[in-house]
Amino acid sequence: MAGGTPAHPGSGPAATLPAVAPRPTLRDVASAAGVHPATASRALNEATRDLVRPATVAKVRAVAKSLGYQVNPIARSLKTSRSETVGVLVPDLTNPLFPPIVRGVEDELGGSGYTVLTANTDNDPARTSANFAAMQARQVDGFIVLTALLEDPLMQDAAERGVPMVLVNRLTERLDVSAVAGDDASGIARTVDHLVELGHRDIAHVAGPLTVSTGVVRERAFRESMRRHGLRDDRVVVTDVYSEAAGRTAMLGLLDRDRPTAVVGGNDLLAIGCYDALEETGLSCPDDVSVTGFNDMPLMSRLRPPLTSVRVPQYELGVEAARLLLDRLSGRTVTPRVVLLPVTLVVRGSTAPPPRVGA
Amino acid sequence: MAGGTPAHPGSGPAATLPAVAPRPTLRDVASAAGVHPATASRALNEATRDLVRPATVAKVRAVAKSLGYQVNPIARSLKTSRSETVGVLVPDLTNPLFPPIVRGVEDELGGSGYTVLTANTDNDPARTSANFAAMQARQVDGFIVLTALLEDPLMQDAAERGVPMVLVNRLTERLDVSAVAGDDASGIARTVDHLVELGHRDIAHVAGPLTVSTGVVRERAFRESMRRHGLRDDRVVVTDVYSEAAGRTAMLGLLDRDRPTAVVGGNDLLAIGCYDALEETGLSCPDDVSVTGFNDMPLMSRLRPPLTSVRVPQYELGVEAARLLLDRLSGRTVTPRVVLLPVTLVVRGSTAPPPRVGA
DNA sequence: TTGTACGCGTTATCAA
DNA sequence: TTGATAACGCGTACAA
Repeated sequence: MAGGTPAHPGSGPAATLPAVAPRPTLRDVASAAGVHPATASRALNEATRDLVRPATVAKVRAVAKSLGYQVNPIARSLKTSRSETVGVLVPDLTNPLFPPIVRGVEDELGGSGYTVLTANTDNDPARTSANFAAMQARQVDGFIVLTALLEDPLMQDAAERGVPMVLVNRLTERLDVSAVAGDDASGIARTVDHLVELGHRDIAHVAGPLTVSTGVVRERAFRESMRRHGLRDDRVVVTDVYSEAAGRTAMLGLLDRDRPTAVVGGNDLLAIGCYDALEETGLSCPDDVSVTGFNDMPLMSRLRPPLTSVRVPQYELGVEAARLLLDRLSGRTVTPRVVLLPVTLVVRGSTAPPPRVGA
Repeated sequence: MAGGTPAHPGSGPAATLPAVAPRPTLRDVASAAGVHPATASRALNEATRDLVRPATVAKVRAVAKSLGYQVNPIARSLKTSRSETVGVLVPDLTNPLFPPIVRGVEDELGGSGYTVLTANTDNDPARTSANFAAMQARQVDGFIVLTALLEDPLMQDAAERGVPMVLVNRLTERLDVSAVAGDDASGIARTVDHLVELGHRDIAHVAGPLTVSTGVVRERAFRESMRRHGLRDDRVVVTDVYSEAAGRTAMLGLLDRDRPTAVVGGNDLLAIGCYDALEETGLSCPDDVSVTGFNDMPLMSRLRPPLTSVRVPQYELGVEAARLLLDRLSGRTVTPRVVLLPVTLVVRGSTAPPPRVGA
């Protein structure tokens, strides 16, 4: 309705568009079916239809169908203070890591009639709070949180108040909420095993930020795996952000001192940064240094050399998160659960036996 | 609220959680400020605040802030029959092409207080219709459509009825709606120019599906560009889907007959498929055949060889689409506009002069 | 400039 | 089994 405030339908000049037929309301259905609106409501609602005589149900539903009636979710939400809507907080949709997860969430929730609200937080506290609040205002029934920042007071508070919430890829001991993540520790362990089997002894780790749980978990797993093999566990460089630039810088630092024969990247981007550093230094991967990644993003098999990485079932992560939330929303489950999905090491061309000593 | 229906606040046993403080309503603010709810409403609303004495406005706003009042968008929507919500229909969030666009849309709309509903259609008619209907039911104020299928009867109908709608990357002559896209024709023209400058004369095109506008536009632009250079314009293979597999198959077909010295891919995935075909056939890119892509997806610079491709300003596409929609929603603009954003050819290692004849 | 009164479309509660 | 009534929280003609 561009501009203008038509006083009454049809009162304008004939030039106006063929007056958009206003959607029929519950009352329209009710009167057309010769019943009270309340009865129509009950007949139309799955949960209450057995309060109504089957014949009436049939009639109401028939009329509703013929009129093309659809409930107005807004009005319903106002009354029920639920919205059949779920908020998804994602740091940045542009990061290839997240779309599959979000897609999984949408597919699973959509199947149950839920609609998904997405917002990008950039891991920025202000944006996180603002989006979270906006979603709460819209009466979302629950949250799926991919965002790293668990410190957000609003979220903390909401979690404690029992707002349904599932964390993805972000574990936390402090919050008593459900979470789903890939089994990062095992992914790192397998990576280290693989490198050791190839003959590597001097293995370093370019770790992600220790402010997020993936960074912490993977770093800890690296150290443990190395110790398990009786190897030095202290060759770790911690970055402050998962990015190619950070990976490059970290790798250059490693190459400066006595260089390792293999590097376990905290994720694929860091690994790509390692590629850059090696290329700049005139070293070859995997001939001089083996490199591994984590997540196995799209196109990792197309890099030169193809990147050995840990494949995380991202789509399934999203699906599983949605399931946990649905369980919670339906009241079936109340106690938080933590689900770890298995990961697999995908071996490609970036890992090879270490160069022969003195060669 | 797990179970339980507290009759009155505080009536339950002390065991219940510290009674979630119910969000303050307009009435709470009003009574705390000593004014009538209607006055509070006017004071809080930008559009009506000048109907209220400045002092009163100040008081109300102060009280609202101190109480942490936020309007209930649901109640407002019920009254205004707008939802401050926009639906985004995207084929598949998992396709690297789309996240930047969606991100742009969200950033721009979010800045104006709109919330974004996303749904994946997989370019499937049924899913498209279903999602479109669901969003309409939720009273979205408008749509941003990245989906290829323009034949959807619901969408056609909605467009004709004047439902605010902006198409991204999908042009159409049949529908009178706003659209924004990259200037594909010029992108292809520049690509062909580049190849001709390198010395290529025998250039083929692996075209995307002609059921979507990008496929059509790029194919047409290819032919025109070739004719402009006085070259054969009929070396075109049309694929039925934008995928690596389709690109590979198409390329194998081209190599079967007398092979071209350069191939213009309909998009990056098709180009990658061409890489595959060349590798299988023992040919080298760019030594034997040059290859180009379209879109310049992330990591294209990391392929071997790095892919020459046309960079499309995807994020800006999303931003611009959101702007068009906002203009429409605010009633500022009523006539549909079509915006073409400039694209740039990014030359990388996959294009080189053609092999010397008889070499 | 502010207050009154009503309705947006639905569902919950009570009464019949 | 159904009907009547109120209420969710807000915006807005209209009256004061």
